[in-house]
Amino acid sequence: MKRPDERSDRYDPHAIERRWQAVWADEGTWQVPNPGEPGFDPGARKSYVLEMLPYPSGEPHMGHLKNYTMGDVLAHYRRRNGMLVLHPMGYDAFGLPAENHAIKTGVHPAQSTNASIEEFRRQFGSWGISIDWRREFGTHEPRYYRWTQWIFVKLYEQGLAYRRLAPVKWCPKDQTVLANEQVVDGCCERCGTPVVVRQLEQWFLKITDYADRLLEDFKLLESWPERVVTMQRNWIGRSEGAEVSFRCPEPEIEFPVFTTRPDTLFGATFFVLAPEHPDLERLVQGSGHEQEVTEYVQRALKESTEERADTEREKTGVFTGRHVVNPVNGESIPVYVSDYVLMEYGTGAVMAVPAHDQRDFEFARKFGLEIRRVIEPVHGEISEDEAFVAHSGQERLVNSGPFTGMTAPEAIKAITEWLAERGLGRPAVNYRLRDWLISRQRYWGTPIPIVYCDKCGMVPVPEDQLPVLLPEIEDYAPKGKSPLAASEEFVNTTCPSCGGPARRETDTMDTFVDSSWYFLRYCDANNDSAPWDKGAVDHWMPVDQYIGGVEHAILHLMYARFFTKALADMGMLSFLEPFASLFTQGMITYQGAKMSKSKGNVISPSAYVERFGADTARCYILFLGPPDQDANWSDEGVGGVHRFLGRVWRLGEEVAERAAGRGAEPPESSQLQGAPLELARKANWAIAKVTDDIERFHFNTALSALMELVNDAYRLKEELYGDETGERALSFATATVASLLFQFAPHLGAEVYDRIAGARVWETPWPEADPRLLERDVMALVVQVNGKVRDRIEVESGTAEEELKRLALERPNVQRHLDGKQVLKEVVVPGRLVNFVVR
RNA sequence: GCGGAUGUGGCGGAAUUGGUAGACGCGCCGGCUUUAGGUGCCGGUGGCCGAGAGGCUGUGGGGGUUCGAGUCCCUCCAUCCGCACCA
Repeated sequence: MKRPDERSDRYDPHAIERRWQAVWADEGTWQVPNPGEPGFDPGARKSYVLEMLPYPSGEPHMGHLKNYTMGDVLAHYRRRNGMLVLHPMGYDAFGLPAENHAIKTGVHPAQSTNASIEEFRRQFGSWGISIDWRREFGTHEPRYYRWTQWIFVKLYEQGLAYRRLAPVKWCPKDQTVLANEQVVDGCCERCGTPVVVRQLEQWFLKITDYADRLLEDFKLLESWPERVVTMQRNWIGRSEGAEVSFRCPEPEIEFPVFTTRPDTLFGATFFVLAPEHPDLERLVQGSGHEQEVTEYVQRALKESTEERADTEREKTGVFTGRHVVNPVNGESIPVYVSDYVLMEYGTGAVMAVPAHDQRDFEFARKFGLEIRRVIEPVHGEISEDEAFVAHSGQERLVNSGPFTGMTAPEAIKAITEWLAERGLGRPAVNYRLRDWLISRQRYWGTPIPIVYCDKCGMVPVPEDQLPVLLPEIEDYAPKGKSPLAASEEFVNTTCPSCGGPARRETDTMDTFVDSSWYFLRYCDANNDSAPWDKGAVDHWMPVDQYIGGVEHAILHLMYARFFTKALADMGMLSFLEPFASLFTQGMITYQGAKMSKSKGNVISPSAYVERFGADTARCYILFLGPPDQDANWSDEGVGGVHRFLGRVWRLGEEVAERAAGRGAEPPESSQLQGAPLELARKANWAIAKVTDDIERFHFNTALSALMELVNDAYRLKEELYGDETGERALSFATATVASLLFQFAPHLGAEVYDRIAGARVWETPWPEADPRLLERDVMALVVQVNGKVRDRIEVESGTAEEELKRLALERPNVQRHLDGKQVLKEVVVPGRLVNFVVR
């Protein structure tokens, strides 16, 4: 007697998957030519389908499976719709985790990274992802980072990369600076250590030059999630207002402030400087308040970013003993120093209007300062809270000299003009966005290609001397300066300009620089005379569909947009936005929680691929739910999808035997009736449904549609065998299942299609539903009384309204509910329902 | 505090424009596969009442618009995410 696992009719995913993977690898099936290369079809539409490149650490996780499966579905779907599809893969290989691992274990980051890349590559292969592997690279390879350095030099030449002494966020644990974007709640995004502020000479990229265009060009995007756009918009934080000058007569210092509310200028009753304000010391000198101010500043600077950011705590501050003049009324107002004013926003100084600003109000109340209301509603009273927020046409100025009586919006304009005419202010726009700090005092990154020469100063490394290779070093442990500084032969070099002795920059670049242009390199990955050929990039770009996690909503996506614009401005690209459409996927959780090593609930795709096969793992992760939402992986659930694929396989085997040679062509639709018609209809319904669902990223419902089709095939198949038309319908339906399933479960789809049609499904155009089979000749008419369903009738499609009403009234259950009542209204929705409104 | 999202059976989820709520899957219950199955096939499965026909009820709570609301409007609650002393 045969044990179940020995049965010959058992779905064996591993044999099937191995077989088709070998075909695709041998034939290079998913390679796509560039313009001018053999096989390139200038008439075909292009589509660039890209998933965010993985950071290779350990082995791939469930998020990767989801990400690359989604992309693969689209890539296949678009290929079969006649498009030339670019679907590449690479690795974001530089970065701190590999380096920290190296410090712990002594294994060189290159070694662990490469081992991980090999594992990623192997698993992507085992998942059957359709990649053009000729375009693969890691960002840590000199043949790649050579061009990262090249781009840096170009940015430098444009004045978009610059070096300056700046207060920077420093992570004491990682011993490196962080970009503003990498500081979360005052802590290092990576390790959670509270960050401190340090003054350092650092490299910045001038992303602020592009703030307006980063906002403006959202309109060029085809399809981005609204919330990602909103997040970026908030991050850039553009606000319009005015810059207004407050002058201190003694000592003579000008203090410009930024305000969005110039209409409240007459309500400014005091003035506040940030503790870090550079003019503070000079201001206080000789005021008699030096000691209190110094003490306060010392205390404020010692506090962590976290503590200072707490909005709940009471306002603190001290009087400086100085006054500044309010330019609109010449009034002298006292100057305070307080930590609620931030040096990094605006000018580090604010005019305080306690009647119309919550924070100023709190400060004024604590220090007993005047609160002067200058805005009042046109109608009615305004509560204290409301006074802080809105300024609309519904409010008018009071106590505001010549501007009294104007509405708030009018006054904003008038006061700003008045100031500008007198050289006391001007309209101004302010941003929350800061320049991008890219220096990292770490080893495992792209060296910054700059040389310091005593004679020539800062000299960028010329193109023919790139790449500046990352040297082999003994000790990469962080010491507060870059480990590269310890390598004498790296640091000491000759000046590219004068040939004299010079020293290299020893910082490396933030890894986000590496990933800000990788999508361009895929277009021409093996070019060793340029970062890319413009023709190739202009052909493939922009990415038509980008897919990745929301966690990159701000950082990566904004940096990549910035790079694209900067490179386009240099004439190197002919488009302004890198990613036309963006899809952000939800997280995969396990046991209801985010997977993490500390929780011990990490599961790996490879375990499921080994047990059930890649097709099951791929389908299950998509069947789990809508892909933009978080979804919980459950071990019971996988079994259900695996059973479904087993059913597909057995159906394929059985049909290939019992309806041999019937092929994939649909039977002539005009002759169909009964079971063959029903199944042919279902198959056409599935074609339409799956097509639509893929377009809408509703992969879960596409798979349910296929399950329904398979269920119907099982239910009807015994009836269909032995009859020419029946067998053709069954064979067609089964081939359709395989064809539609191929995108999700490529191996099984290819196998079953091959068994039935003797053809390669990926070379078969995407099927189109036969419109004649999408129409129903009978439909279920719902009969309602007062909106409640009382019966359902099978009626012929196209039955006239009067006839529908007549048929509905005949039904006994409808009669019962109408009995003795007066019909007030009859609602007929053709093709759907009849509703009698009675009393 | 501001902004955004989500809330539907025991569970994951379905329901393009307002028109049969619960597709599909998991789980559970039952039947068949002349013996066993962590196999396969078939059927049932929101709750309550009822022998049945059928009835009542039901999409986080409350209210509204409509012949008809998971879907639209108002309001409240809960959970999650982003930003947060941004002048």
